[in-house]
Amino acid sequence: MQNKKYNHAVEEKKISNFWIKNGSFKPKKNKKRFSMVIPPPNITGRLHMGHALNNSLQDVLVRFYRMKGFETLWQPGTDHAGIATQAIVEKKLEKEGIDKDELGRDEFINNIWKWKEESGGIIIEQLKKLGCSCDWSRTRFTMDKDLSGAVIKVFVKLYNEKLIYKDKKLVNWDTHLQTAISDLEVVQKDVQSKLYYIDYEIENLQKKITIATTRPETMMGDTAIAVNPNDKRYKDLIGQNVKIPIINRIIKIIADNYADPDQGSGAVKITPAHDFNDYEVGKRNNLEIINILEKDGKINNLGSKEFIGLDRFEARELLVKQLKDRGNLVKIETIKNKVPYGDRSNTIIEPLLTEQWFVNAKKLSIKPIKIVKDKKTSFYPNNWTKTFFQWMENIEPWCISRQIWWGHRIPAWYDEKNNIFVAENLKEAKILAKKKNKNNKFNLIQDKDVLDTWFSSALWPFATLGWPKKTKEFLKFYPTSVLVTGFDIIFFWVARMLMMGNYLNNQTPFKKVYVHALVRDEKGQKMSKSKGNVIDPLDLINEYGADSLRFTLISMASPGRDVKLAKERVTGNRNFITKIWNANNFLKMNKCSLGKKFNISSINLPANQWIYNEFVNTQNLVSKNIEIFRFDEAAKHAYQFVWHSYCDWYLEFLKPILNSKNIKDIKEVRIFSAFIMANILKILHPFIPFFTETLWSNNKFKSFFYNDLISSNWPVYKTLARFKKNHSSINNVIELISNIRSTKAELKITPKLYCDLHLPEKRGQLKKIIDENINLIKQVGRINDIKNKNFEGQNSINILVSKEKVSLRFDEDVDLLSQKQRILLKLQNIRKKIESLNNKLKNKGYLQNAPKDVVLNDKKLVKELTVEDEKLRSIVSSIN
RNA sequence: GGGCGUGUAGUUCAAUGGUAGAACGCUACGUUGACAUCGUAGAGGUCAUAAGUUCGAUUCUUAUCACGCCCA
Repeated sequence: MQNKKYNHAVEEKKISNFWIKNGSFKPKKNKKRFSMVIPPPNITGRLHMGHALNNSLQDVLVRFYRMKGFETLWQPGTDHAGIATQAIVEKKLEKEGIDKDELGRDEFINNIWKWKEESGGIIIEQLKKLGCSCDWSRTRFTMDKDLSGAVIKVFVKLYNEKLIYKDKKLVNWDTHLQTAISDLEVVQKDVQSKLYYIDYEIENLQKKITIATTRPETMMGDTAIAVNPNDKRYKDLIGQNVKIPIINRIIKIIADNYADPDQGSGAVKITPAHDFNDYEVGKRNNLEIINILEKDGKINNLGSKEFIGLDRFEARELLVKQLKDRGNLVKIETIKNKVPYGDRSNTIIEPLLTEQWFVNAKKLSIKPIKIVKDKKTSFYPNNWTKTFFQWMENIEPWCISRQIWWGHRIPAWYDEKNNIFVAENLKEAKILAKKKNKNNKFNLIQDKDVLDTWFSSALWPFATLGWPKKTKEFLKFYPTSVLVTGFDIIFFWVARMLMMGNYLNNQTPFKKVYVHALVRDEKGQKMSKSKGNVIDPLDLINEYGADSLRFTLISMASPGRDVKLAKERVTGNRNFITKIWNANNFLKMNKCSLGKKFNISSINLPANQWIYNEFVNTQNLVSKNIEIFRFDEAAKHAYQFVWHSYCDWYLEFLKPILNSKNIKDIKEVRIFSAFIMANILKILHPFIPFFTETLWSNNKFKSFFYNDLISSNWPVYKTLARFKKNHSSINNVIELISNIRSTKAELKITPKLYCDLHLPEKRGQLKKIIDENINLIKQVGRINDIKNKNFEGQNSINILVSKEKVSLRFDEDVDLLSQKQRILLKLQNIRKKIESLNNKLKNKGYLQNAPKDVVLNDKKLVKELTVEDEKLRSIVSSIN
């Protein structure tokens, strides 16, 4: 006997250790290969529902293909999350009273490494708890020596090939973190803003021109006012000089299409140093660029005196006050507009003119676009292809330098004359420098910046396999089979891996990209700490077990739809696991187990043949659906089969056999029920690995299949034609028993009551089936006796089973009125159907155009319905 | 403004050019040595709205409405 209850906490731990100790997650040699890299979580990360979904799905794939005999690698690891990690350690040190700048760069980085050793691996442990079957012995980190080497190599190569370059231009500047960030790291937020209308005096003309701006403080950096060349209001003013109020600098009115006559006053101030659009206008019109901001967002000494050192928002307030006092402020409108925020710091981003390193993303995007067009990499669901193209086709240079310390330091060195030498190390840089400085007098200083974390992530699918060395893992597993990821990082990560992978290896990094949705709360709201609706996956794992959580997430992952997670779902799936546990309990109590090998074709009992064909059908559906990433459908089919075919019917059918004295039948049932159970465990293993492996071991199935479940073969049985007849007979038996049950319920007869079953006197198909399954029907259908003669009376009722009339006879009179009502309702429905079908069949257009088999089917249906109609009517009339 | 997606049972979601399904919830009833984390039976739908294509539309097309996301 097994324990009364399944103890997930104990078993999951045990099984997890067992798999890892056993090396079960390591690739086992085969010609067919399946590989996948994990989207590396941050070392600062803790497992959230998004991870749980993402990794559950990956684990389904890996376990499935592993069982299918593929040589399987799921490559794990973490990324160094430059900005996030630096911020965490900085804060931690601050609390200890240590200032990062006093500590110095090297020491600070040592501190981060220390922190990483202590807490950087937490999420990996959490993934293990979820049951992820990554080859943990191959765990990589983006700052590892090998990966760092790859990053530097790529940088140098791309620099030499002119795909990486240094440029001075406007970038998104985070004043809080004091670093540049890429376009993608900027979030445009809808906010309420004020639109200030400000008068600028025109020189020599007693006239004013009104401009509208949301950022008056940038006036200090204005170098022109632009009007639309077609705007009649301003046509005459083009070329005039204008005085900036308060600042009193003179600028020109210029004509540029950028000025939109319908926006604000139609005249806009141009501040090339502080706005991306203005920058372009400035370039077109050769305007001066005046940068008035320090890197921390305070006004610098190019601003007006009294503003120097003020924060941009303080400066704005003061300036607006002064404008008001002087009468230059026309009005203030409240408007809704978008303001850029940094996704990490959540502070307003400033466009700032700085020198940064860029990747020529446009050039690198050409190959990936072709690859995706040629379907060498395909997206599932396919509509993400469009999103991908849209971004790729409008791609901007990628700013990759970050003014922080934690990350891959840019391998560029400068001499005193600011010559740049890009090389893999100082030694090589010196060689380059020597060539340039013939007199050998130079002193090299390395670039202080580090690379965007996503730069190293872009190399993940091959750098983790040992690239640039042609390791055997790289040769075997690159390109990877699938990438499973959330849509939120298609641009950040997927696109960039495609760029780097295709450029560096001439091979696409993954053949398929499965894109899943977000996990939300039960109301469809995004989970967030501030809303307080976060469900911690680890809480659910503790309460219900990892398997319950996995099964829930997997079965809700339908394509193109967010997962709305409610706790009740998890409960329901925990119940499913309990159900299997109890079914297995039943097998154990009845000594059902697998012994010697046997031939499936030697199975004779109808129930066994039925469940076998049902199983094969399910096994095929589960495989097919996993292969096309329909995890929800795969889980559903498995669930249906296990609960409603195996437990509800099959096990019930076994009871009369196991209680009989027929040793031969008992023997067959004992083996075969266990055999199907073993196969249930197999098809459920990708979904609920801990539980299935536990039962597998409890049942000692290893001695039959010679393997642990995780390493066993995926079932590929075929339906047997010889079983077909009994398969359909059992379906008839199920129909009969269901009908008996519902009739009893309808007649308000307690289900526990036995009755007699009367069959028509003439021999028919149904009679034969009933004869062959007499014991099943008697016990499961609670029938006393089966009699081969018609019976009609006050204590009996006729029912239809596979279009044949049989009757149930009870010991006492029954109230047939409710039953009559129900049949009349049924008759109404049938007549409606017959009528609509007949109308259809009268329609010439239908007969001409509809496919023949559809018409035939309809005709058949009418016939069948008519038979049913007649029989039901005769039943009704017999009630009277 | 451009793009993508969603709208089906009380809820969460499937499927489908020819009879609309599941899970959970709900209602009633509890029988047999696996299981009350259960069983049996049942109720519950104008498939968002309108027009079009079609012999036939919940499914295809278009428009509208509602909601969500991405980009500018």
